[in-house]
Amino acid sequence: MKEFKRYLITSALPYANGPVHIGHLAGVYIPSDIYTRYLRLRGRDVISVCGSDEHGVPITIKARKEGITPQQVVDRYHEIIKNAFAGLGIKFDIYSRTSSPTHRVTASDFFRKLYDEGKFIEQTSEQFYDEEAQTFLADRYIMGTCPHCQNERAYGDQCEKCGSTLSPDELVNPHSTVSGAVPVKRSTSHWYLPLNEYDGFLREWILEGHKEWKSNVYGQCKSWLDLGLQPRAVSRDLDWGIPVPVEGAEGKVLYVWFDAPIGYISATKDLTADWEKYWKSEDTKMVHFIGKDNIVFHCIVFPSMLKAHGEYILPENVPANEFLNLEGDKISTSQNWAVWLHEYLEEFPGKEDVLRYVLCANAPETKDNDFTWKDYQARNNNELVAILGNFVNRALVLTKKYYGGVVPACGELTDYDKETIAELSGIKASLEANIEAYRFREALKDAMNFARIGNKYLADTEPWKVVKTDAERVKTILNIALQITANITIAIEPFMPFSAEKILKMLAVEPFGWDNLGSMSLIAAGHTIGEPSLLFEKIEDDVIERQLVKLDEIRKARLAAEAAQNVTEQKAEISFDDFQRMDIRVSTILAAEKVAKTKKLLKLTVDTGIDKRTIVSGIAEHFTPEELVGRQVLVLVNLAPRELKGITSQGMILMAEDASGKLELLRPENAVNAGAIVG
RNA sequence: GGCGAGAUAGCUCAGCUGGUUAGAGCGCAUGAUUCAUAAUCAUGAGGUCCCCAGUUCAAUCCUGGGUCUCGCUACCA
Repeated sequence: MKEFKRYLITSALPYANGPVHIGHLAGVYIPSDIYTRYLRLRGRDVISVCGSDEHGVPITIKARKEGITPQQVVDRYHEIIKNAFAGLGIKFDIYSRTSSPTHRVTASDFFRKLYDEGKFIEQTSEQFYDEEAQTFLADRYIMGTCPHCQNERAYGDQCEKCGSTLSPDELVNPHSTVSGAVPVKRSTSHWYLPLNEYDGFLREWILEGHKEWKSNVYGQCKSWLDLGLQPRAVSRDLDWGIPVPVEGAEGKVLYVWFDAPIGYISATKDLTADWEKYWKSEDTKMVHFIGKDNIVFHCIVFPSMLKAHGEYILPENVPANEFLNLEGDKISTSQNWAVWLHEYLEEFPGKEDVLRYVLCANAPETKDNDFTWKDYQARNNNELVAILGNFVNRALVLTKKYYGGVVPACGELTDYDKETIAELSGIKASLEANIEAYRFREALKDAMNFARIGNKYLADTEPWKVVKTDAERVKTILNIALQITANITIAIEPFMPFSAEKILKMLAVEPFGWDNLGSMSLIAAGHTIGEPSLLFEKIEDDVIERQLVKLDEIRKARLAAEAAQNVTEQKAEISFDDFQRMDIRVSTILAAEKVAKTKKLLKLTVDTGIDKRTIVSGIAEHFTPEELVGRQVLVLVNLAPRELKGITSQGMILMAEDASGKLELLRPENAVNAGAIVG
């Protein structure tokens, strides 16, 4: 195994168009903070850098919507994010920002060097342009009617209603979401990093050299490489960002994905004049903490950039996590479906460590996970309060009670004492191995085991009984209990720094270094401890209930908003004759089966009263065949037959669709004979 | 459609290169205990390791096929 002299830890730069939520924390910042704190405690040479990612189109759009400048947008969120991190004890050595002067120079120079060395290719292409807002438009900022399902709110890259992948050319009535103007095509030239030229290097470096990376990361990289890499644009037509440092490139800026990772370098520069030591020495271990959405940029694109530049080291590992869901649904900034860190800190003062604990214990390390408030409550009450808080309290209260707070001397150890002590030092090794392998969930369990063993030790040695018969023995027992408590402050510091500090204060001692973990002589006999107080408090049902109500309201608001958005205008007037031409009948579903190799289609046999016929309907995602058989439905029977997947569909089942896309069958309130005419 | 990741106790997850009575925490049951925030400690119940085939003396683990979830990708509609 390679020996490293120093560590450079980077955490994904939060995008400054919104605050940070629990998904970001569980996926990126808590793991990176644990890792960094651990290394600091061990006395390693480590720096942790992060900062706000402040460029890109979404920020300019947000600014335009709110009638403020992009700078004002990023200033606002930079402050919120920075303070929220600090509030939760996420301790970066520097929290910088990509709108800083240092970054502008660094990113600019980086680009220029690659440009001068001919590492880019220049290409001209036709892009959509919004003449009113005077800006080029990314596909997702063009909206129009979907050619497949007539949804009027389809995006230029995809229709969210029917799932079709689209290009802006296909949209009917396309318009810019920025100004509402009709986009026009305009030709523009950009620089591209020919990733395809780095295929060989990436294959060797990742597929051969880093088989130890997490399976989700390794698999995703392999998938990308096997698909074949394409040149990737590194510039954009935009007025917000770092100007492309080339003559004749007015109105062009570095693409945000190009400039953002360079932010790690500029942050390091802002932190220390010695920054090159961290970025350019082979004996530095660089680790990128990111979420799974960022894998390709940190494993493929950024390393290719670094390689192209030539002076920089590559990451040693990229322990990307999966995603955290909230109460069963995907976290979404735009839908406001999240627990926001800055709100949590306000609503739960003093409970920073509870959130850190829960998010670490339930971190999506191998697959997507779910955060629920009930789980939050259970972990607080059953684990933090009952196991950790309780043990610390027992040890301190007993010391207070029997010795007035003066630490008793340790006498002769029994075999059981020795076993307990041996067990503790065993955990240390496991804890270290787990953290260094980025298995923070397991590591946290190890840390908690100190308290578990402590509880067991007290239960087995029963000092409250022994005190009546053998006062000397009790001194040893409590000395050991206090030493375990002191050990806990070390073991939990990376995970729960606030609590570690609180215990240190109660013990009235200074912080210990990691190497002391396992030692039974951390607190000297005769030392007077401070006042014990509760480490954690129980969280009652009403507190959880309030959070659930809050989420429920967000859910309702979202549905209402969607409904309002989806109310389409009344269609053009028709005559009574037009209406009369439609023949709608109550029909009974006789049989239903899924059409092979399709996701949505069901083949139904219905009795229309006129005949028994086959209808193919795209409702398989909403109904199972079993629940449909025997039900009465309304069928438009004189619709022209249509071939779907080789089956002729003779009619259409009428449905109501709500704002969320959920389908409801329409049927008579009371059963009527098949063939009954609707009209 | 192609690819990647996941599917193991009620819940959240471990199980490294095939051989274990398949584990942990929480929850649940029973008992012990009372120093401690009714906290703790012990014991126990609970699993066709997603399904079907195959390779093997032996498969949760390997191979093939399938199902479901999440994600990436692709101008399939």
